[in-house]
Amino acid sequence: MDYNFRAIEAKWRTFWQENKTYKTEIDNSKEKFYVLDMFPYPSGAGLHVGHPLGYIASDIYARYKKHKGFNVLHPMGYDAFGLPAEQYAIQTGQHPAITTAANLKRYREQLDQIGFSYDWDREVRTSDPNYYKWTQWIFLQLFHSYYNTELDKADDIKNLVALFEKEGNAAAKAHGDQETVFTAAEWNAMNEKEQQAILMNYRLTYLSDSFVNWCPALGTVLANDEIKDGVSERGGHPVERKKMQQWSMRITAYAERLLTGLDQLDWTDAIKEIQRNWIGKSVGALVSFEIDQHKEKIDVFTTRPDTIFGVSFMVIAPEHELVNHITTAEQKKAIEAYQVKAAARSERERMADVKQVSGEFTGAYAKHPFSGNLIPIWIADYVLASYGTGAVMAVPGGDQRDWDFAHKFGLTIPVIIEGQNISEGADANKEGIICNSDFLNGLKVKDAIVKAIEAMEAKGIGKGKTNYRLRDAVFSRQRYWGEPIPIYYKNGIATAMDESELPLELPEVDKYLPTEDGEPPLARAENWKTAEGHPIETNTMPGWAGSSWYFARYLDPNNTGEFASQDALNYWKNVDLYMGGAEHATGHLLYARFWTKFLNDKGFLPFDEPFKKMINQGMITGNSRFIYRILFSIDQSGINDNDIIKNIEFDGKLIHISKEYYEAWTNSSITKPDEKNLSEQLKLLIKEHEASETERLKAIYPNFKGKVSYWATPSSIIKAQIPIKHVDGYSLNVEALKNDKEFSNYMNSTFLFQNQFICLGEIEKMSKSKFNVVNPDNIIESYGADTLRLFEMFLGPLEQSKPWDTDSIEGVHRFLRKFWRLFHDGENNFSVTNAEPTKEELKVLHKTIKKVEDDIERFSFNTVVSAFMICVNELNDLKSNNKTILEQLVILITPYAPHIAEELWHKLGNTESVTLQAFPKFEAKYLVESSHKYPVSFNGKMRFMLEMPLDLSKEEIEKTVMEHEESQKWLDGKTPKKVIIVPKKIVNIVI
RNA sequence: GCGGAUGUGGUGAAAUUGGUAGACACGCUAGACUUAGGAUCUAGUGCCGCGAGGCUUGGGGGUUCGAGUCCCUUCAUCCGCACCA
Repeated sequence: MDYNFRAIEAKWRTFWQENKTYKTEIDNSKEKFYVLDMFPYPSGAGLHVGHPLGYIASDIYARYKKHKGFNVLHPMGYDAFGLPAEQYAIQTGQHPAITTAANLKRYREQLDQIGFSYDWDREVRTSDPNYYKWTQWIFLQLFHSYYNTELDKADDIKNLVALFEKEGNAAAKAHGDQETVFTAAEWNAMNEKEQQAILMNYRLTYLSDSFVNWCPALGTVLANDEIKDGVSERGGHPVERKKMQQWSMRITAYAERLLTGLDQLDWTDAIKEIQRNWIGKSVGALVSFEIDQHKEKIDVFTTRPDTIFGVSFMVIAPEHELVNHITTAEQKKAIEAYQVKAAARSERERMADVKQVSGEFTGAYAKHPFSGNLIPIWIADYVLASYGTGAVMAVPGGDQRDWDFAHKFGLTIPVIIEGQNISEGADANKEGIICNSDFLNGLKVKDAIVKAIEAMEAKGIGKGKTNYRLRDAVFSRQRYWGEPIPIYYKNGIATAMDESELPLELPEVDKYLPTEDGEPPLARAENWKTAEGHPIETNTMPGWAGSSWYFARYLDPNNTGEFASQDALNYWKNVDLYMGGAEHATGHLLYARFWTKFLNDKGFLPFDEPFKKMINQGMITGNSRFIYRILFSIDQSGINDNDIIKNIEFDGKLIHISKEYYEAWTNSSITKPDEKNLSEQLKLLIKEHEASETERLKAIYPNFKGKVSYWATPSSIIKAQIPIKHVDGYSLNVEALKNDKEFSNYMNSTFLFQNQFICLGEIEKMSKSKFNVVNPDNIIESYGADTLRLFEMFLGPLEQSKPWDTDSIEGVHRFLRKFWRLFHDGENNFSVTNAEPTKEELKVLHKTIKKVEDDIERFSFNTVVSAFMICVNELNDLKSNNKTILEQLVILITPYAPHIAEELWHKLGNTESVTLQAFPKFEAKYLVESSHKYPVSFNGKMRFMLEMPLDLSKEEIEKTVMEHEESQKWLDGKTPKKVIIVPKKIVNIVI
């Protein structure tokens, strides 16, 4: 073999490792550059081809910056705590630490194969006690802090306590949930428990009640995406909205700074926009409504206080704390039924489903703050308890959801904007003139908002307020595999551990499940108490805790005295280029910004944004394969007992049909199997199945009088996802699937097909659960890491998502071999010439230097690969093997294909690593042209090319063009109306 | 529902500031070399048309000498939505 990539890549990987080529130290003589990848969660499936996309791009950039003379920090580590390892532990009993260690080992092997320039001496793992010691330490800092709204930064909670002792909380400038006011005397009279409860309303991490998706059967809280159709994805158990005491992070204190800080960041507008929407700043008013015959009030936030006279009813969330209190006896039953129904629906469903309007009247009335009219109070699930105050003043004239609601329940829809037509729907127009609104009549919306707020403030019933959609982040997890929270309970009071007790290490437990009483797994740990015998917090931290500050740990990863030294922090500072997926827009990227701002407030970090520039690599989508499964139904006419239907489970005799059968079926209007077009074989199969299932049911349920039958339409055929590994193209290897132990339900399945079983193909997210993951290992085995690196970049623009398709990988591999052959003769002997490079050779080289440099700078990695290909093709055409040219070219290609570059660099007679060489200097003088080939257009359509010297004046160009015989042909005797000449660009003649 | 993207040949794509649409590859067709080819090389390849030529960047409209690029409108697909990380 001419280009022996296996030998070359193995050789240089060892060389780099032994020589610590990628080791990085502080070097004050050089400018720093910090390139960071979002670190991976090491899943059991290993690295798939989507991961390296971003890693390769950032590695190219890091290597490029190093060639450009920067001191580049480029570390890697692992987000090693997480749910999948815990799930696996629950299923197998294996400790998540063991699973995680095994996964890490595999990730490392895979990463090493690709030839990244990581400084592995800086690796971090969030599950390592030496690491999470500092995650816990940050938690304690947050616990000991509150947000001082006067200084507009975090401050020591002791300062707040001192203030309370002196003057109470009336004048306290602090962000918090404390609603009642107390004097210094009252504060000082409180016992410790009462004082601590009040401080919880100010601490930046605090205990409070939050709503969660509680699954009683699993004894745990579920994420939205673990819930499908209102039941748990695992096991199908019911899930309810439940209030639980949880740790939260007071990120809302930072809402405004998180919002304005975005302006300084070099991120895509899309991500910034997502964060702005997430923070959701809206300016409006908080209005209090009195409740008739009750002393409580309902607060609502509105962005349109000008519409106050358009309010004809109120809607509060079914979970609102006042619902049970104000509901009248007559309405009690209906309200309770509705609450149960609403609790069973996920927030997502409630938000998405606007077509089905539902709600229930509480029987209570609120008093309109200006008119005093009684307005009915309803509950409805389109109002979410967790958003705003959990209550809205309904203005059906101006809000479509309110309009739908009023329309359905026959509530009045007042007109409050002149000329408004609201017979068919609400009118949210903000341009009109207010009417039917007492003192607001005749005003424009903008002015009415101001006046309404003034009136509310004067009357003491409301005030102007800025609201944020952002909610405090729930921080407790009822899980095992996460950081323990360094809190213990002294007589029921949550108390911070001392820093000297960190790390609080994760204890051993007998099982990774919640206890029988529904307590988190840590409650199973023996002696989970402090030395004094106080119980320790049993919740753990969420996955995002460790990843909210890891970028800082890389700067000084082995420091035991502090999370990073000031020297390291001041030299490396924040991340200059952050590479990762856009899917973290509202999670990790917001939390990391929040912690950074906090640590900056406290003087621990010398910067207040973690990631200066960010590039979001697009997803590599996978190829999924599906087969069609026929669903059988039961003819219900013969059944009296509903329970039978619920309890019936069909046995393993699934029927699967290939694509052509499916299409034969759906393309006809046939709904019964006994009609034409369906093969006799399928008809027979279905009949047989009907009969055997009917017999089986009769045997199990003696009073079953019906039969299993096929009344089905094509919609009762479902798509079943099958692993791509058993499919060649679209043709399924039926035997392999049947024999796959992971898919035992296919063992007795019937497959109906002609010649070969054709599957349906779809492009979707590459994920283990979709069985469509492709690992990079076999690509590297067949083509080498350099080919993989070039190929992943060649696929298309980095930021766009694209399907994984290896068809064109040959072309990239062929390019590397062509590149190799530039340095070798026909017998694969190394052969270059020391002659002076020719003008043409220099032109090719410098054209390429410019293109490569410009494109890497603008993160257009795919076009660089094309530029290399063009360069090699052109040198090939010139039969060039000039050493001077090739030496420069080798450096140029090093960031993309470091192994082959290192090999050729050494063959050229060099001994130092190519990765340490200076980037070739572009010199414009080699590209100077004396003439330009002008495209000549008539009426904007290009007709012919004409080469003309660059020093011609516009007049001379026009003259030359008009005299040309092609021009005469297209002019066809007419006189041009206009001639447009753009020097060095185009000529356009308008006829 | 809200929010964010993306639509260009048979395929992945290029066109950086409004200036030659389809670079570079894959695939395909024909040929050369070869015992052989899933190696290598040469030529061709957006669509329609014998040709002159016409058409072409999801659809429709607009601005402009000139639009893939700017504006309006519409359709389709993908992604995220607070406990997956």
